[in-house]
Amino acid sequence: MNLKPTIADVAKEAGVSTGTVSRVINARDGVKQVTRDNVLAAMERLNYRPDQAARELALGGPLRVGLHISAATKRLTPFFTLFLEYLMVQLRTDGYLLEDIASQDDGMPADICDAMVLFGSHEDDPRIDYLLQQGVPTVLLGVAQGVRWVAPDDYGGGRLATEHLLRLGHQDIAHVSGLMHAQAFFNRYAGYQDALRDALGETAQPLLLEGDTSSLGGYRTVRRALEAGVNFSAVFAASDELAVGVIGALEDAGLRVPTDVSVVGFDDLPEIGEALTTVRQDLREIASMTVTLLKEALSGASVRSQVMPVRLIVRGTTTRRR
Amino acid sequence: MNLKPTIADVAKEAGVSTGTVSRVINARDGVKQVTRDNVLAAMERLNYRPDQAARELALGGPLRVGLHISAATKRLTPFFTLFLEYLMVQLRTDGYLLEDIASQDDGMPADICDAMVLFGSHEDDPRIDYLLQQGVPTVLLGVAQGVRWVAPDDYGGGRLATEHLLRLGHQDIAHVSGLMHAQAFFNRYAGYQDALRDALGETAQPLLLEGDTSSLGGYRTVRRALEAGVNFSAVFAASDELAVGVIGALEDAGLRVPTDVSVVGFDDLPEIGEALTTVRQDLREIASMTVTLLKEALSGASVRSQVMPVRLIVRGTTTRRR
DNA sequence: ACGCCTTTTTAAATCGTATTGAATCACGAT
DNA sequence: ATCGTGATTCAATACGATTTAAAAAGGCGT
Repeated sequence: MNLKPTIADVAKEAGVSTGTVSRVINARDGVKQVTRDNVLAAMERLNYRPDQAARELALGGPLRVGLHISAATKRLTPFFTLFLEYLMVQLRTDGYLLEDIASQDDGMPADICDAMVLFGSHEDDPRIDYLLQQGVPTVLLGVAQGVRWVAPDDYGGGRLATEHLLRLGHQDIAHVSGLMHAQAFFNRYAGYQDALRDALGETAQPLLLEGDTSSLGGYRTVRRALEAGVNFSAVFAASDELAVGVIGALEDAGLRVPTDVSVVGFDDLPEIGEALTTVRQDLREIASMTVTLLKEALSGASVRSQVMPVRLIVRGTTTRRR
Repeated sequence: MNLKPTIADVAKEAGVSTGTVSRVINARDGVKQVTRDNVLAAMERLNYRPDQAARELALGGPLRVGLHISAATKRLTPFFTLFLEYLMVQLRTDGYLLEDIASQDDGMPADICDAMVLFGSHEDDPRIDYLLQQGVPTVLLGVAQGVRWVAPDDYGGGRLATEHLLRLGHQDIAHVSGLMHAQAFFNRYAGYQDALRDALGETAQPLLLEGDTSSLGGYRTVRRALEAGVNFSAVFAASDELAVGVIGALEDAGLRVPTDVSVVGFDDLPEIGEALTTVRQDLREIASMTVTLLKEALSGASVRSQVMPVRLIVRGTTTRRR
């Protein structure tokens, strides 16, 4: 058994020549539909994956995918790190090269690659028009009109977390979040608000504690709230990092988690609060979908976007209200 | 002018065949010294860099470099993130593929690549013997005997930071650090101690505040110390992250930085405390040296290791003692 | 059925490097 | 001077995919 099927194997299997197979792989036209199907079937049968090195050599270089991060977004967060790692791996297996693109003075990407991924975008991100105008295949992390994007179900996640706490009998539920201009945080907050209203009626007042987007930020926000006498029996933190700080502040104030206060996070990062009840977003899946949409964009398919599902992971930081 | 000189160009320039040039590049023997020198000179003249795609194709796959992180080391820190990014870029330009290796139950790397990089090692890391026994080219981040390693000058950095504060007239200098079992922290602490002793004599008592290795950890450590009435006019934090927390705690206690308390960090991470006086370690250089040693290891050169210099960057968080 | 034009397919050339079996060289021994 | 021997070097080929020029197939009108 040969370890790696080559394009020639596929060609033989399908009864055509290598050139035809290549056309099929690269979605070029000039191949009859029935032939294309044959070839695709053969590829499937042999579990064929094109060799990236050979592809690069023939093409005279890899396809460069540029990652551009808006100036407002902090880069060195655990969440971003992990996503970047998954994205790199995913791109690499498809033979693309991920490049980190700096910003010009006007905030636009300084370099334009064969395709672009935009991180940390808001509603009317000017980068979108800029890139669309240049005709560059682009995928966005976050939601926007007229462009391919992928985003976790932040709103749904916010609801999940809040409904979980409500089911446990909590009514005074605080929401600790980062700066609200970030789309993700805004939507998680919206989910929280709606869940609250649906359960408790219009009288329910949301309790938003806004601060720095870091464990330290979460800590200081909650500490300040406690010192101000704010009252709550549960916290929905908009990220795991924030949750770590929240728990620290509660402990320092002599409150037990979850006995006195329940805490839910968001993200489900590994190696952060191993026992944290949280809303998991599958970063690997998100990275994978990003690449899928990127490839669609490169092959000129029609625009589509995708909301990635999240799910509640119940662990040890939430319990029924005393 | 042709954009990319190929091996054939070099061969023509040196008046030999491509095969000979290839032998020179890959440091295989069977090339006369004078010929080798000629070829090297020609490569230099043309500024030749082998094409990685072609190399991979001919070799039947990229050389895989495995990165293994000891279980004790937290991975998702900004420092680690940045280093990883630089290492990936550096490896990629030399045609190597960086892989993230998981741990077995016994803490040994689960997969062994063509070469290995070890992160987060201590004095007698069992992984070293394990890998040396298998004959795998290995480079360590940190110091150890009988293996290639690269490490920043943690001790010297500790001295630099402390001496800077001493020069500014401070005498009660606290050192906020992470868990001391990490080699880097231990050495920074040693540098701090020695600088203190050299300046103030044996009477000088080091003031070590140990806690969690994060901004939150730094915050809580300092807050607790202040509440306990510990007295100091300056802080040397063992990392920029810690320093962020330190500054937060000081501010929350009504102390001004640097007017009331001076703070020095370590690392010089971008996008962290833009005005922080700190000890810079050049992560890009460290990553680059790691790859250099890796290549030496792969070509079977004799073992050598390298301490990377650090330097003090004076910005706005330190001032003369009132 | 034939020629003509368009669509589909093929075979061969190409990308840049590594390897290998053959050819060449240097040099001392006969 | 010739030969043998080991050390160097060369020329040719492989690696796996893309691309192009040419050939084959298909469709249409007359």
